Amino acid sequence: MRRVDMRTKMEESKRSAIKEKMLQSAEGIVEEEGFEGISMREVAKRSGYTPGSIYQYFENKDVLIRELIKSGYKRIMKAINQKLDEKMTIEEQIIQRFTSYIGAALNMREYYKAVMFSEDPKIIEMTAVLHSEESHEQRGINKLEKAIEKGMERGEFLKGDPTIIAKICWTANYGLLLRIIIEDIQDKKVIQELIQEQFRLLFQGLRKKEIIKWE
Amino acid sequence: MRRVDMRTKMEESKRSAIKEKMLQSAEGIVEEEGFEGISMREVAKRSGYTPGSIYQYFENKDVLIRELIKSGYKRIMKAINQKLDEKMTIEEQIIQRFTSYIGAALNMREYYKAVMFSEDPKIIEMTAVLHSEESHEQRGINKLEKAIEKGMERGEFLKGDPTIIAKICWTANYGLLLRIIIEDIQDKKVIQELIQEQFRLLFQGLRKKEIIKWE
Amino acid sequence: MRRVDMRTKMEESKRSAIKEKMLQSAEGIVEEEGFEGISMREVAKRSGYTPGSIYQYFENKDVLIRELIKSGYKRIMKAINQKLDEKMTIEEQIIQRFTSYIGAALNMREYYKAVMFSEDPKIIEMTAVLHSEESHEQRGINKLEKAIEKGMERGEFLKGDPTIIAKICWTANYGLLLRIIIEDIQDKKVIQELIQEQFRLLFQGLRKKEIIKWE
Amino acid sequence: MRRVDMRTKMEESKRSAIKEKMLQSAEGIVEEEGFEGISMREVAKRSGYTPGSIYQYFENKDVLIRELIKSGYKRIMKAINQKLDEKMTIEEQIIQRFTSYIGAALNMREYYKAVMFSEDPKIIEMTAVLHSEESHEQRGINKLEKAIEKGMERGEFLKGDPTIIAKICWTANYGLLLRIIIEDIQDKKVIQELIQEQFRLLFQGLRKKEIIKWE
DNA sequence: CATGAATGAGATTTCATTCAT
DNA sequence: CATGAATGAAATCTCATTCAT
Repeated sequence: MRRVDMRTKMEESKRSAIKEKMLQSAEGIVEEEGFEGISMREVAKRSGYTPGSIYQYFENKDVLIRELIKSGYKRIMKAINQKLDEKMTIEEQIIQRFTSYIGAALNMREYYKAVMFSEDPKIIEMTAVLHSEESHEQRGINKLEKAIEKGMERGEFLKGDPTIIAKICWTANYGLLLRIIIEDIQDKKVIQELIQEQFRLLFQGLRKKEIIKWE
Repeated sequence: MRRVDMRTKMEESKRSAIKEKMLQSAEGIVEEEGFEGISMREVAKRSGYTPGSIYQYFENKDVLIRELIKSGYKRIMKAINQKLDEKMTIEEQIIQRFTSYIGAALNMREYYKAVMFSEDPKIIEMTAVLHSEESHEQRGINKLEKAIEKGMERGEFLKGDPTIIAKICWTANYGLLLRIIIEDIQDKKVIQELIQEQFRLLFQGLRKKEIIKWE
Repeated sequence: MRRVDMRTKMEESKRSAIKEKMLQSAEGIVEEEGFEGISMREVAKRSGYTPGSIYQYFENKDVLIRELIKSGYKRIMKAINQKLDEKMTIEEQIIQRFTSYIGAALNMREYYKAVMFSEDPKIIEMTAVLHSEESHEQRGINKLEKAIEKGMERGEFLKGDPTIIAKICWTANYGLLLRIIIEDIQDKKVIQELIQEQFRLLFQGLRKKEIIKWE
Repeated sequence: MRRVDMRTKMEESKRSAIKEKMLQSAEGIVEEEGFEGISMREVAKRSGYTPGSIYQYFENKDVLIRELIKSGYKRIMKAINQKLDEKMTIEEQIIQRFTSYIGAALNMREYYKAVMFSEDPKIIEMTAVLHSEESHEQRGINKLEKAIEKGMERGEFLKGDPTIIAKICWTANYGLLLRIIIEDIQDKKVIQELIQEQFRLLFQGLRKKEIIKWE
């Protein structure tokens, strides 16, 4: 390893520290003033740099925003990548994962909204749920799918296509979260009730089934 | 009716024709460049007027956007205000209403997204689903609630709180629609499949019921 | 007198009634929002006409404003054209005239300020005080001059140039009024005290004269 | 002092040089077209910058105007903060101060008018004369008050309330100056005569004193 | 590498004025 | 004579981006 490489590497770590600082400043803006409040000026001011400096780290505003969204996405994902108690039923495991996910999302409302609403192709690549490309193994939706599959195998769940069922579960939860954020529901009890009811519906459904079965 | 009245009326209708033209120009922008592409300049250019002229018809940009969103909302609402076949089961009725709603939404994708994403208080007043104010009797969510209530009375559905269940059903569907739009899913077969699966999940749930275990 | 003349005359009186209405609307704006609040639009709205109509009566905005100021000036002048009690001393007469003038000015503060601050040559022609042209016999400053002259003749006042003394008295009072208006002094007691002190100073001066005389 | 400090200081001085340039451009506009001729565009054009650049130095137009007025006010104030000959009578001292003040004001006519006519609260705070807050010790009006007080103590002046008398003297002079400016009196002899007459009136008054009657 | 002044384009909005109806 | 839609110019202000230092 030549000296130049060393230097490059050290600078590289310093570089990303500065980038991180800038992204955090941007995040602060998002939470306070919403996503449209981001301006290069404001990011500069908050991070203690000057507008010109930002361009040393981000090619332009779009790139900055893209990275900002990416970092938010990663944080949400981290929330659901917890170890699960293997002794729980699949249903319980799914509920726990969703609960973590919901908690993370509601802790960064504006952010979640922005991430999950972005149409930037680079972002969609990460956040897409309905597309069937199996590229990103570690995405949340795949974990959900696996869990549902296992639930079917174990006889906990009705048989069906786990891929599509996972998508539906995910979008349902996504819709609820978004409305909570958009309508600015803050009352924790209300939120709790909504979420519980959602799980109930998801696992149990609306229809009174026994009757039908006995026919 | 005196002549003056006639003239007034004609002018009034001309006025709203022009407003309509401007709103349609704005709508065009939304569909092409998304909602943030709207600028008074661009609306003016597209509608063949000068920026100043727009202010003859809309007090300011906020008002224009609000009216734009309102008109989109009305179009969606019109779609679900159809007569229903009384002989259908409640489940079938609900599915039919949702299907109409989904069709309307997917016929004006950008628009739907904008309406359902707006945080303008005046718009939220129309679109809010989770807030419990019972003011707007004719809103879609209330119809859904009534239907679910009836389904419970008739013994079609499991007992529960129809208000909250309606909310969950609505947000689930909302989430699915939004992801279809954001991820730009165009394949009708795929969409169809997703929607059907959603209904199945909503009415039947994931969990294998006890009854089944007894078999 | 031919018929045409008749018609012209009648229309003429209607014309000036409408003009008056428009000017009054403008005056209302001045008092509420200050002189810069005047816009043709607003004048139109308040007078119940349309912007276009105003141009039937006033060539343009400048002309309207000029006439507006003129009408205000006339009102102030009317206030001082009262009959005076001939038995009063000249000093008393002057005080009475000034008091009327001050009262009128403070009843139309914004207006007075505008009139007395205008640099429009057409307005200056009316309001000028320092210019020595003796054109406008009926102007307030001339009355003041005459009174001072008479005061000197009667031995009430010290001898001097009544023309220039009148000017100084006038501008002194003008300065006080303007500051009261600009600094928005509303307390009547304070105003009263200032005015009285002004009269005392004007007639008596600062200097302790007897002492000096005896030396 | 480290190099960085040096650089900062130099840049700071460059900054204020540019601000100065912009303010001078604005001042030029005031002198040529009056105070309402100021527009950010015009200031930009005259100072050789673009409109946007001005916002690097002045938060907005109000701030620019405020600073413009302040700088004018300071210039006037500087004029009266001269040393006085202690051997002069109070009357002579007062006359000398007023004369300086008048000279400064007439050297920047449009400017003086603007400053003394501004209703911007921030400006009024500086220019207010009638308000009785004793906050700003160094304001011209306080010096005048002190002088009058001393004149009374020394027996030069008639007894009275020096505060209110100072106000009246000030507003009288203010009124004269303003009329000179508004009526655009340029003839120095005429001005001189007016000013002298004003002093005479101020110190001597109009009324023939009792003493004289005893003669 | 950082600075921050400067740019230039564009945003919203206001307004006097005109003119076909 | 009245209307009011339309204009066009101008105003203030914002912002991403560049570049000499």
